[in-house]
Amino acid sequence: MQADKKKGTLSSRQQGIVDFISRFWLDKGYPPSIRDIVSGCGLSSTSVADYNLRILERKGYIRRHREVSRGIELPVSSAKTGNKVYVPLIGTIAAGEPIPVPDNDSWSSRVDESIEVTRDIVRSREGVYALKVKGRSMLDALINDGDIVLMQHTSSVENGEMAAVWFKSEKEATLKKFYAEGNRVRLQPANSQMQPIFAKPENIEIQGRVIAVIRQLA
Amino acid sequence: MQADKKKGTLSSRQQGIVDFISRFWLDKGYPPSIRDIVSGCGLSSTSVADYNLRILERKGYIRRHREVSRGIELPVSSAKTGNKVYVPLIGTIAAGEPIPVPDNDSWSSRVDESIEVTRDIVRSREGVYALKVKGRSMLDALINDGDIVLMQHTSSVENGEMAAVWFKSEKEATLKKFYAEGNRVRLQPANSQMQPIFAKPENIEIQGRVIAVIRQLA
DNA sequence: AGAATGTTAGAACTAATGTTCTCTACAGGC
DNA sequence: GCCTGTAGAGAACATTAGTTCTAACATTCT
Repeated sequence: MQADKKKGTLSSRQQGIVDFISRFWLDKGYPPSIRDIVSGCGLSSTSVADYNLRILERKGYIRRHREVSRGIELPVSSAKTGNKVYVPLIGTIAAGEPIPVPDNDSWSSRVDESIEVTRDIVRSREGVYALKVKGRSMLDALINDGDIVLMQHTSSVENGEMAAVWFKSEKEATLKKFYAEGNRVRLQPANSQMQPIFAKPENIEIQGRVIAVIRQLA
Repeated sequence: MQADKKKGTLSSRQQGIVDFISRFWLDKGYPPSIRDIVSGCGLSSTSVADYNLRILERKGYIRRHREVSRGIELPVSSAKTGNKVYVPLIGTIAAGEPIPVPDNDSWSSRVDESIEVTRDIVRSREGVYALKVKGRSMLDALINDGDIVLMQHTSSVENGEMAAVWFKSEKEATLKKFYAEGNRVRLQPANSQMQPIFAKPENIEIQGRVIAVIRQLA
């Protein structure tokens, strides 16, 4: 059982070490020392651990801080808190109700609660908030009652993006894919089997861009 | 500037230490040593740090692992990895393909990548994995091409739960709401406007329960 | 087979790091 | 004034933990 030489793959021993670091991490709350790895992975010597850690570092699976006790990071993996973001859940979206648009000041005051998401979903965007979907009026956008949509506040969107659109005259908001077409706007349900609707630009207002949908079932 | 004697409050020095640990944590990815705290907080001696750390530990602001280098946890604070879970993304699900069921051994070897989710989604469930949805065959379950479904491996589900169902004779997998009805099984699309389908229990196999759907749009 | 390379063992060495002991300073109560 | 509890300074000490060196063994290539 030898290590794969291919760039991205790891020998079973190296894979075991990465797994162990990860588990140790979650379990103890701090990184393992080399000797922890030795005993945890059944290695015979610290030099074996060091040898394999060097390889893991070279391949980018871990980052080491030399001369620092337990100075092992898992860049991809669990280590950092920095990967988590709190997104304020500021209300619900439902046909017939305006979307509560967050302004920067009263932002926190009107937060019902906040949801945690990992940073890879939000990325580095500003002005991200969450809405809970009420009712089934967005079924054609593949969004059901109770889903949570992560929104980014913006007043303009690119063609093809899913946006929260406010119809001024009807006083209704829905989520649709947005396409500007000359002097009209085409709003396409995400479900391609359904027909698009058209609107005049004067009658609509973009309230935000949908960046993710989270549906929790159980 | 004296320390507050009240149970829950901290002297400014102690508050500074907690803040520093937290910042160090986020910055470096591993806990600070006592000497890091000394220099980071402008203390004059390791004994001062130790003295205050003991107090912080007594008050529950940190947890220490004695005799272990950098063995400091921040239980309350954001620091811990514990709120985040790595879910292995073990493949795709598409009509006509078997769902790759993870067994505990080969688990790690077949992981394409893993996705981060916060623990409140996964809760404390075991055997959670993620699948990327390929194709539009699950549209009636409000799940589109490219969505990620979080699954929990199980062979039986409660009535009404969304489950990954494998049709033995058709060799197809889909996601449907599951209802056992006497000697037949009703499989209801999540979109209630669509008609349910019925199947014989012998012809289906439950491959897992859907616990969340994540759709990333931008 | 022989050389080159990858991997493992063991042990010694050194740096990093937690612990502890003594001394000093200060404030409040008797 | 004297005692006691809190807080801090400094240094010595003991462990923990990272590094490195050498030898051995396996695999692959020539």
